[in-house]
Amino acid sequence: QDQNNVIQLNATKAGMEGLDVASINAIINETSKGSKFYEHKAKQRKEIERKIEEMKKKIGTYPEATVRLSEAEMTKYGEQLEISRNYSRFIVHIDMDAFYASVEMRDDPSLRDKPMAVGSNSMLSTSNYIARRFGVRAAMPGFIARKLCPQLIIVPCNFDKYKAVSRQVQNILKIYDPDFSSISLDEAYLDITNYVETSGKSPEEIVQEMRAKIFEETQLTASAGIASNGFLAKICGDICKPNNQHYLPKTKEDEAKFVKPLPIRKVNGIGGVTEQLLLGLDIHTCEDIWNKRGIINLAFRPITAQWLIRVSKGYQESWYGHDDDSGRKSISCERTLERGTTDVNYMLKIMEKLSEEVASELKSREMRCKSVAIKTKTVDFVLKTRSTSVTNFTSNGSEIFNAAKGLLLGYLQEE
DNA sequence: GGCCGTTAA
DNA sequence: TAGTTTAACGGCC
Repeated sequence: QDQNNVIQLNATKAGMEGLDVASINAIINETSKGSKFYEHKAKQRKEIERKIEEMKKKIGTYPEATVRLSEAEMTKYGEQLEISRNYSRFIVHIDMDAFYASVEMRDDPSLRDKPMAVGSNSMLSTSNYIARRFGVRAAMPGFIARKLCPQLIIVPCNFDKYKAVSRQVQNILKIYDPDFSSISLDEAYLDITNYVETSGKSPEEIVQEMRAKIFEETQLTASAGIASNGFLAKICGDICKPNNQHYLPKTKEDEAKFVKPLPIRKVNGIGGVTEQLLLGLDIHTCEDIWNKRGIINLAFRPITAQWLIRVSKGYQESWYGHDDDSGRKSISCERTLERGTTDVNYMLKIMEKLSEEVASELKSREMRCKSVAIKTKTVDFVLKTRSTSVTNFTSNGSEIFNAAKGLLLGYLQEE
């Protein structure tokens, strides 16, 4: 019914359960129609549809025996997973509820009973739970949000404030796991196994205490999930939000029962495109992934297929993110210029500033770079990157700018 | 090594 | 009228 709407609201976020997505999509698309952004989305959509058809066609060419063999291979992979499965850790995913919005509501009580969001007319970072009932969410432009909710109050970002609160929260987290891994200002993974052992308290008690301390210190609520791995912990926290926690017992049976009915979109790493591809194979839940493992193994590359199998079993360890810069691979900054900017000298001026910013970030971390890349976006939202290696490692702003300038001029030269 | 697409917050 | 920013990863050539 909603299929002909080019732009689709992602309503998988906490607080958006049971929304009339079709009506919301109608408003979003009505507002967007005729814009370059809409045209771009339409193109993307077509491309995904093409991909789905291509994939289905490919699958159809495989003989039955091939599918059976492929399934047997994945079955074996699944069995090996079960053998190596590790139930020894207590992993916690903790996430501040509607973080930026909650900070603003805390500091201005008049906002507390009103739909509000943090960001600008062009882009929102977060919305409070009242606004979510209107379909207003993060990553939505403010002007679209106002169509969905005319009473919406939009508060500008106070980034430094959120950073300070984040530091307060992290100081609490490190009591429980000094090596916790922060994903962003409002989200972190902890391994509390050692703390469970040394304190003699239960994981649930510990997380209660952690959240209480956060509230005491910041007047803000957090939600948390506790499970045998980060993948499950994150979903546990997500489904019980806000101001709540969920513990998933560490048994094969409990985890299977939890993971099987999950819609694929709840999986970290499955976004809009992969969701469409999987739906094209009639895969809606994590259980479907396992049941269709033979086809998945034929439709995707081995790395992706195996990842999906691990997901379907609820056994996915890794998350990336860091509390220091040890694993960092790139540093960048970017700026969107006013629509229709054509003045090359102006672009170069901006690029020089960006180069200096990157250089100063590098210096402050005592790092140097070997590769310089630029990213461009045209008025019709076409993104391109151009990159080059520099001869010597550098953290010098003008050296970086020189490389970037060459790339930009080269790009503008292309026809 | 260079570029694209996907994802996430 | 208007649609961000930063970072990582896999696929492909």
